Amino acid sequence: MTGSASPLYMQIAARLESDIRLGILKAGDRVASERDLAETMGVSRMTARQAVRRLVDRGILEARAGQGSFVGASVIEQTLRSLTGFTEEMSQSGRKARSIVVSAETRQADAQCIAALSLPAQDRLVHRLVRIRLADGVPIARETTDIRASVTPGLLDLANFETASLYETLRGQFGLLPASAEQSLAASLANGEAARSLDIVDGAAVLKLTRLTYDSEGVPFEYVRSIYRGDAFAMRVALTIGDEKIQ
Amino acid sequence: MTGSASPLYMQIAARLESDIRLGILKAGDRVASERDLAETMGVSRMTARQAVRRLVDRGILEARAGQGSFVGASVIEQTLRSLTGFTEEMSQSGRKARSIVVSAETRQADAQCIAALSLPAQDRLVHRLVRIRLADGVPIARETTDIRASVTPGLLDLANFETASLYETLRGQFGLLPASAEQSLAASLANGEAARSLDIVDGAAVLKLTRLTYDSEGVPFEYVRSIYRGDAFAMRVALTIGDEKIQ
DNA sequence: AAGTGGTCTAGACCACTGT
DNA sequence: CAGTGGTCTAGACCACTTA
Repeated sequence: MTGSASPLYMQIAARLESDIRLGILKAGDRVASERDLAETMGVSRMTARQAVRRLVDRGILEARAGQGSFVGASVIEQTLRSLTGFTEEMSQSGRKARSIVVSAETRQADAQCIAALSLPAQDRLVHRLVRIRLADGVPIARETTDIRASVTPGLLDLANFETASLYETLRGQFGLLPASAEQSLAASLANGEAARSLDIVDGAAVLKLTRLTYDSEGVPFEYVRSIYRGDAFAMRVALTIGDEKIQ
Repeated sequence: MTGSASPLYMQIAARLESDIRLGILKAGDRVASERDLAETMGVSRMTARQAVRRLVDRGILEARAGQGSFVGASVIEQTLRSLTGFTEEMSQSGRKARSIVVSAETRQADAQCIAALSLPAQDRLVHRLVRIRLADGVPIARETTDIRASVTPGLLDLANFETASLYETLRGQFGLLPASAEQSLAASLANGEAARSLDIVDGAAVLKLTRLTYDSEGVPFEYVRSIYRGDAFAMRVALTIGDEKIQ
């Protein structure tokens, strides 16, 4: 195949996902059956099935026994907004974004990051950027961003991330675009370090956000862990159902 | 095997899950390897693996290559990809949803609700349902739901919302479908009443969720305010770019 | 009847982790 | 080194849907 290191089923999933994103496959369309997929890609059915399952798990496809697998109709719309970074988000809502870089280093990924990004043993260097995020001068969040170093060589020297947008830099310098993401939110209490960084008392309410960002081929390249001040931040999500034949 | 109708891998997953719930396996413990599991249960490794994978997908187990699979810290993850209610969400992740109805009454909407639903002066009656939400018997959230009474006459007498799904009832009895929603999440601290309802200490972390639900014609019909236990609940959001040309 | 996804088998090789 | 999860094969039977 492409000589790439990624497993066959991921390559197949990426290909399907790309077809969907390019509009070759549209919402509601049936994709090739697992058996067809296996034959045309030259793999066993189980491998083709694993590719399909990956997309079903992510809500991109919908499998119906006896019928086939279809491009999901009821996917969240919106979110170009949420798929932008903090800088873009703030400027859209008329606030001035600024960051204080706490640290910027290239290092070995920690266990959580390895698991999230599915990093193979020979590719575990990440650029870690720890920033305090400010909106109009008020600290809002403490954000730890890990980005695969192998796909973004020299990233940390390319811009001053006190003011520059990370996503802007990734796009401009590496052609790297966030295509999809999975985000997880949970409430928690500020511990010592986070509390100091955000200028809040110990035990104050904070929002913990974890985000895994995928490129256009479905490969995760960024893992973000953030702590937002509970009193200064609310996350808004807009949900839309594309097709309403849900029974 | 037992002659049961459910697939083998589900039976095995249920057994593992039961061991965790009974405390035989605790957070951080290693579970039997896939090969051991296959042998002791008399199935192939792929089947045992599928059982483990099911639990990994649900966040109950955590797999570490080269080491084994471990019991994870149990946090309920709600997926925001579909516009479903609590009952559907829980049953999809294999948990038993139940509710305790704290109150069910038809009343004048409060100011916040009037603003959210854009209620005109002559149409301000709402059905208010206050429920404690339980997953597998554990209280997870306290939810206050206001629904426009004018479009759902007699709603509160149509079903027992201790067990019935509200959305199911709206769909079946009134043909009312949630077509889109706006949801807002913020971190906060439990106050007296919420803390008692959820069986947590005062000052514990909670997730405040506000949701405005629209019907297929874009008219808001439901306003929900919820308080989720921060230690037992995480919200997951899948983000995708809608229609973007990625070069 | 033909095709589909769902399940299942009995093997295999790999890269990785511990000792 | 032996053990682990991750991947992959080449088959198989089932229940289901559509025609």
